[in-house]
Amino acid sequence: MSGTAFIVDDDEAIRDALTWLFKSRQVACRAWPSAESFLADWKESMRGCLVLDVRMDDMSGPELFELLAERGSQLPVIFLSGHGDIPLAVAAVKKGAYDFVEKPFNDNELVDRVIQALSYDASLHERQRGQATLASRLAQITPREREVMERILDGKYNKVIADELNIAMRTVEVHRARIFEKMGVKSAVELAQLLSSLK
Amino acid sequence: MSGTAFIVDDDEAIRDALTWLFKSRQVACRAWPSAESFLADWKESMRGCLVLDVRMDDMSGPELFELLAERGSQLPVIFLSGHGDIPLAVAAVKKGAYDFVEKPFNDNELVDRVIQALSYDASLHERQRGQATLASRLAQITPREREVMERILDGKYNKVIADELNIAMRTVEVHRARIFEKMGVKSAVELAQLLSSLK
DNA sequence: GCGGCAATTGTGGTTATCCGCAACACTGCT
DNA sequence: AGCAGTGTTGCGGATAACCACAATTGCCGC
Repeated sequence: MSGTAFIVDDDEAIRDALTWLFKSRQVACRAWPSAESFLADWKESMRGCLVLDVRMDDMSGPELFELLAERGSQLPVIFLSGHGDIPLAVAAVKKGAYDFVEKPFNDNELVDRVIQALSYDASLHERQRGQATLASRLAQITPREREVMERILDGKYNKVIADELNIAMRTVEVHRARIFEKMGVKSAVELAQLLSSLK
Repeated sequence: MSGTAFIVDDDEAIRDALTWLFKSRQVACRAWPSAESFLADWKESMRGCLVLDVRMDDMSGPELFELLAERGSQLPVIFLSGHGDIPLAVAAVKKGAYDFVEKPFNDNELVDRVIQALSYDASLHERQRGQATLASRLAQITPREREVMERILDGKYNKVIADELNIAMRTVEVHRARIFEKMGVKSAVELAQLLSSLK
């Protein structure tokens, strides 16, 4: 399996039990005793899923979840809750939590869901790679080229673009060619499709 | 408010209470005593939201929810549950339920959520209208034109398309022009953007 | 100041697209 | 048989896109 299960729970007994459980199923994992300590170690590049206790001292699970979301984390989160709070569970899932499991939980079921989440994160990672290369290509586009590009995507003729920007048609052609080159496409249609996946 | 709250509950007292509650807040509503009876009346064109009891005889709320989804309903669904079943709630929300409310519920809170759902459905309807006109335009495209269109969207030259389909370039040009006319665009770029919103 | 980069423009020629006009074959329906 | 719709093709010309070669201007950093 590609990712790691990140366990955050203030109960050492639970951390140990989960650690043992995951190891026994060949799922890599690592545990933290508090939301704050995990947040300190968190990095954008972490791949896997978060197994997060709802009720903890200081910062709660949902609070950590929101903080991570603000910082751009897309790590799938599985909440562990010990007190049947439906509004909390519904709110968490509506905000994008991957799953919500009641304690006491069935061991096998939990591991299965974690593995699902790891797989989900892996596919998410694939998508992000595509977006990243697209973004790096977009970053090479100069401001002037961007102006031309927008108009190309409106389906405007080079002549019209030239008029709007008060430049010669030849210049537009050059920009156009550079844009295609930098974006790795060879027609306006491909460019449109490439960018439509982002918007 | 544009839509109607569709109440499905086998408890007459609840149906009456909800009906009275919604009327008092100027929310149009209508009630059914069972999933089957609602299903019999359901039509694609119904706009509003579904307020659905989880536990009912014969067909349960979640079962009705899934059936409706299979039939293409996108009606937002608010579940009413009387027995704190977290896995059920989480499963429902993950499957796209709009909300999940525990009984006994706070009257104002429920109405607020219903109004939210009605508003959501209205915006959903807007989006669907765009998709509908697009679909009706696509329906006018003949099979042969569709073959040409796919290749246009691959950014291929008319000449290449002609070779692939073993027809003259002129024919491709004619198809191309018809496609643009029927789809209401005037360039391949616009066509690509129009269709990318669908895929 | 020199090199690099972005932006600009020109010339001239090749290739593609876009269109009006005209025509023919095939299918299905009346 | 006649009509409508679809698919097909040709001719010729107008318009636009694409491209290699060549060159100028202005800004920024070393």
